[in-house]
Amino acid sequence: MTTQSPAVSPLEAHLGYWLRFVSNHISHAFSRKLFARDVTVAEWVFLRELYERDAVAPSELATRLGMTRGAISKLTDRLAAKSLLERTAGGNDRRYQSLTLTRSGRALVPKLAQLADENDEEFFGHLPRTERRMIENSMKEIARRRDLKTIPIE
Amino acid sequence: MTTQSPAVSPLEAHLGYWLRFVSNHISHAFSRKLFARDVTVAEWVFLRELYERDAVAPSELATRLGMTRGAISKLTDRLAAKSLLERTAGGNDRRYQSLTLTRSGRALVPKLAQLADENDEEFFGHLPRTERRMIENSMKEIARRRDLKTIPIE
DNA sequence: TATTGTTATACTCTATAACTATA
DNA sequence: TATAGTTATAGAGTATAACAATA
Repeated sequence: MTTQSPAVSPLEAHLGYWLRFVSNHISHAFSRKLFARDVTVAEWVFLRELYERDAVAPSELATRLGMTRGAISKLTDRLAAKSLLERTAGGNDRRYQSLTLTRSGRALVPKLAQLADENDEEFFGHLPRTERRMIENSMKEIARRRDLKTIPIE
Repeated sequence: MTTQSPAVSPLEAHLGYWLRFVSNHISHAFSRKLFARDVTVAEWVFLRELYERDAVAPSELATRLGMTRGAISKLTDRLAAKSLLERTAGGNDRRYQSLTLTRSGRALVPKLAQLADENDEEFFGHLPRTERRMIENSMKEIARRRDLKTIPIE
């Protein structure tokens, strides 16, 4: 040993380490799949949200996704440049915009969702259903206890 | 409903979603704790690795942490500027450097490790030991099956 | 020629804050 | 004055690639 050191818990002693380890690999694998469709993970979450509830104002999306309005603005630029969504002037209050998926944007989401399904299956498909459900319930319980709200992007 | 759409699996249908959701919150909580010590998560992993095996070459660290040599170089700059580590000219092969923790760097690591312990306890402390071990084993099994190697930073 | 470490560039995300148009 | 959206700036990551020094 080169230096005398007090005992310190190793990185691998933490459950958070293992969660992050696996979670990051899953996200990267997913982002590689999305790359073939020229979409980032943040863009996927954005598109999926618009698919669910169309004609949303940027500020509402910012709240829902836990991002700043500036970040939403930049994401909107990129997605509009790819012709996946459109900005529309709002209704009565002319400060508000309305974000809507284009036809091609709407057509893309189910394909991306399938990539998400495949990715999940790749990593968890071998686990027994009960074990998967147990892990999912543990995560939901942590989210509930700590009152976690915003959707994770990274 | 504003638009007719084919059924698409929601984000929350994926176990990967919940893992990322919780994992990102855990990391952010940890990074807020580290912030009080003026250290980022990437710097923590870096310091923890040097604590374990001192006098490592940057290129070896890059391999071990799954980062590029450029990224290691930048991190080394920052940590050296904080006087937490030192670059030393190598031995026979003068291309190699040797990275070593300073006295203050070595003194800091146990304090950061305690923050990591506290963070893990905050999020998982309420779970029964058997459940914690089960999740940890599931994650390790996924890492083993998929041959995952690099340490996660984000 | 190959390798080590540095540097430059570009990209995606983060955050804060200034700015405009509108209410 | 407050709010919606844009823009600018800075920082922490990622990646690729060029480069000097050394082997």
